[in-house]
Amino acid sequence: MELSKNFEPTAIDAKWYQHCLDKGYFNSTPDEREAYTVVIPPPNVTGVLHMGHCLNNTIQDILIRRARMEGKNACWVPGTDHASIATEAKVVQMLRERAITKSSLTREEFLSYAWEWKEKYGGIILQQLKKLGCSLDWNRTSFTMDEDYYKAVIKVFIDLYGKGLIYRGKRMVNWDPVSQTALSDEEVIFKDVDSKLYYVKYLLVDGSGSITVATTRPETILGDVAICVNPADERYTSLIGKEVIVPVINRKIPVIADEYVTADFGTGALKITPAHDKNDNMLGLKHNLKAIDTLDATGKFTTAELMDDHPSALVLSYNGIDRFVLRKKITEDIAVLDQIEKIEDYKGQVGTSERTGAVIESRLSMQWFIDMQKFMQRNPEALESVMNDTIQFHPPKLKNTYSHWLGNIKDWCISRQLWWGQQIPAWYDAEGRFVVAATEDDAKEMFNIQYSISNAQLKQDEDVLDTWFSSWLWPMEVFKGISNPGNAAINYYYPTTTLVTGQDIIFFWVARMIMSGYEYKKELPFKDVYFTGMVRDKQGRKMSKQLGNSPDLLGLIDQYGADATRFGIMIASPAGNDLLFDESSLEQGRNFNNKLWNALKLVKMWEARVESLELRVESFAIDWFENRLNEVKSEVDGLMKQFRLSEALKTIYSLIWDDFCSWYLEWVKPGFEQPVKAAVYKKTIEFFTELMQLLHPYMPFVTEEIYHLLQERSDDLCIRQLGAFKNADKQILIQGNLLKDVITGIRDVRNKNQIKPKEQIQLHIQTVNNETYRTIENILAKQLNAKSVLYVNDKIDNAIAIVIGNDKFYVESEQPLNTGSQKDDLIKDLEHQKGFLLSVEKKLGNEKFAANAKPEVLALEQKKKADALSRIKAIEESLAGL
RNA sequence: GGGAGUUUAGCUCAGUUGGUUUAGAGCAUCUGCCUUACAAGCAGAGGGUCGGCGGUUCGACCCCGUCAACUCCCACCA
Repeated sequence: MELSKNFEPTAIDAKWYQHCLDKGYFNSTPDEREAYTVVIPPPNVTGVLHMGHCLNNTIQDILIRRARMEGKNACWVPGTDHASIATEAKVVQMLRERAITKSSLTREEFLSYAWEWKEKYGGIILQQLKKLGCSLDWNRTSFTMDEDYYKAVIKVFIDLYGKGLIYRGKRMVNWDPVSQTALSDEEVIFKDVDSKLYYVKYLLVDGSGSITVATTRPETILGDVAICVNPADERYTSLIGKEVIVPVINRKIPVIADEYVTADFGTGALKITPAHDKNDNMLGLKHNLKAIDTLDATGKFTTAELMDDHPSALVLSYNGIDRFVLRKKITEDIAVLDQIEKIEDYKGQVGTSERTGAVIESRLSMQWFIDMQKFMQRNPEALESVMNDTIQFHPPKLKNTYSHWLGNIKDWCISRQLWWGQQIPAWYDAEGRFVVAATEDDAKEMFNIQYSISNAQLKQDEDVLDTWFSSWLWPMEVFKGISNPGNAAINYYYPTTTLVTGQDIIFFWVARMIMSGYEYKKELPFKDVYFTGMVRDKQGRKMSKQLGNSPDLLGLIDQYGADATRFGIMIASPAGNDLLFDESSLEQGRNFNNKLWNALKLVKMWEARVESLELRVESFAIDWFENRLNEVKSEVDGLMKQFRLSEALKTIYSLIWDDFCSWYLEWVKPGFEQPVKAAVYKKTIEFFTELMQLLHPYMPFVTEEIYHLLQERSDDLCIRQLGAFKNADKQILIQGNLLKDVITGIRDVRNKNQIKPKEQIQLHIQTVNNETYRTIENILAKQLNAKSVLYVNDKIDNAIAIVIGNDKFYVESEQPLNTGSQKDDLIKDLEHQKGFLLSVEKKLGNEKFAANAKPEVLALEQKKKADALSRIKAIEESLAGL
């Protein structure tokens, strides 16, 4: 069979992925083996694969594939998140394209469009994961709005309500005027903005003067209910208790005092607008002030709550004006009254919606909350387990972040004014009384019991639950642990083994899964959490649509293949740090594929000319590589156990490229059209196979292909089990290093003396350890194109002399000697050695060192000294001969 | 405003309880090679006073202090 020039991934990737699906290799069912369980962080059902997913899922796949080879029952669960806000926005957009407005639809009609959208586009990202080679158990695909999952979410809501952990109340919440829903604190992102500080003069009712306040939000002035100053601020003490007039609306409001106000900010006087600011609201409650809301759900001005003030035509004309337009307009109108004292530039921060980017309004509204303080009192393990490493965070520095957040946890607003999601199971009668129940019938019964009303006319709460209120059950409910507790799957797979996710959702998701895990399973949800950093471009900038610096991942996979893409993203991916993505690392991956491919081609060329011949040169090579392989196998095992996946890959890469291809294969390679010794062939196939197995979790396709091309197989690489580790013979490894050093050193000499590769040399070794070189002299001769290797006791005239280790080498050739450059090299080396000797002698000469250092350290230093001395002697002798 | 982290070669990073040679790798760079597996390659080479200063120690990239720069998280002083 003719092998192509280079590795051609596209068809091969697809072939092996399909093969594994057909064989059911990725599927898992409980058995007697140890489970290795990973649940995918469910991507948004609206999502398309980007670099973050690529990193995240490649890591999970590596862990899962490795576990599968280690004899564990590996189970990786796929699925998607219904992502209420994001999906609802997509559906609204789709409707707009069909000229349908959401408001013209009933809830049921809207939801049927949403499901239609989900069925059509929802699974795209899962298909893309297949391209990446992810070995997910597709039979277990879950969706956070599946029927059972939906029920589980409702069940949990009802349960928490029953436990008194959920309450309903009118509170200040983060309001997104674009998606027109409340958001949790975690969904608000603060951004620095350049704004203005407006100094507005409020006239005293008694005409005795005015008081000036500084505000960044003059558009909320019409909702002012008081002016507040610090009681200790002498400038204002005489004004406390007096009344001022709110500009434009002419409402009379009191001047009050509270320690909250800092005297040295602005003018030291604060306007209180309880309907539009969290702190103002807190002060309003404290001082028993009314909250006057002047903005509607879309952030436009409304006079609805201003009618008691008998608004002027001017005020009425503000109706329907956007908050930011009004800011400018009302400032002008107050300026006309000569009540704008000044306007200063101001750098402030403004909260924006994580999803829509809209500037968040603090808005008073009726919402559902989880009492997190109470929740944590019930589940102190949620914090303890992380702090004492029962759940291990990688990197551990995130433990601090986690404990700080939990220590200052605030109530979680879980209601959203959307339709796409689990509808809150609360039922109201016309009077606004409510019960929480799974069905309307249950609710009616409860009304009967609680309020003695039979057959009440009930209406279900319009709102749905925060998406994260369903995601926090993910590791349990993908195994039906909530909807069908105690079933075989949840008992076997939970707690899961490792969670791989971005640090950006540590609060949104990780923390809450830990909390719900303890609440519902009295157990941790996973043992290790591997946090990935953010994928940035090579200049360190975030990937963003605006910058246009997010690469087209599927395009990259098409261009380089899945293996090269996985290699590229893993090779530069230190655990827990941000990853600077550079397409050149994918090129490196592609080149690595070709290297493997070409090594395969070499070995395949041997197939036809295997002969039973006695080993000569090759026996050391085989011995050495066998030990080197053993050494790396346990090294890689250690690295993977510590989640140092990038380093493990580098180690494997170097083992294959350098040790196997550049050294081993060159050492055992027969000459042109020469026969291949049977033992060499056999061992080489064996080594190659083991290398493919080692690499397989990282690059599943090329390794599987090569595995099958190396020889006829009845099994597949992806389920081949790793054997036990063997110890490496240190002596052979040391000898191998010496061999490499000598080859490199003498090749350098050849280079510097312009000895052509084809020109043969005569090599002489002057050493006290002839035996060391006996086993490797054949390789030396072959690799250095030497006629033969001779052992001498004295220097050879008219030869190039170099010192490697403690031994001297003489290279004879027909090329005229360049004694000058040789001398320079030797002198440079000599100086280095002398400097080194000096530092060692200084150390050894220090009495305190001799007294304090451990014996083995002392011995080592003495050996260093002896080595340096003998090396210096050798170099000096060589120099003397020039 | 509070907290955490980072700073090692041109770039991206290793450096595992302070002593295995006055620091390693990949990429990039330079030199020489179209050598029958591989030019997407082969063989070599150069390149760092480990952010600055001070301290602990016989000995510091590693521990402590301090300064500087950068990054991230948390926190709505209007």
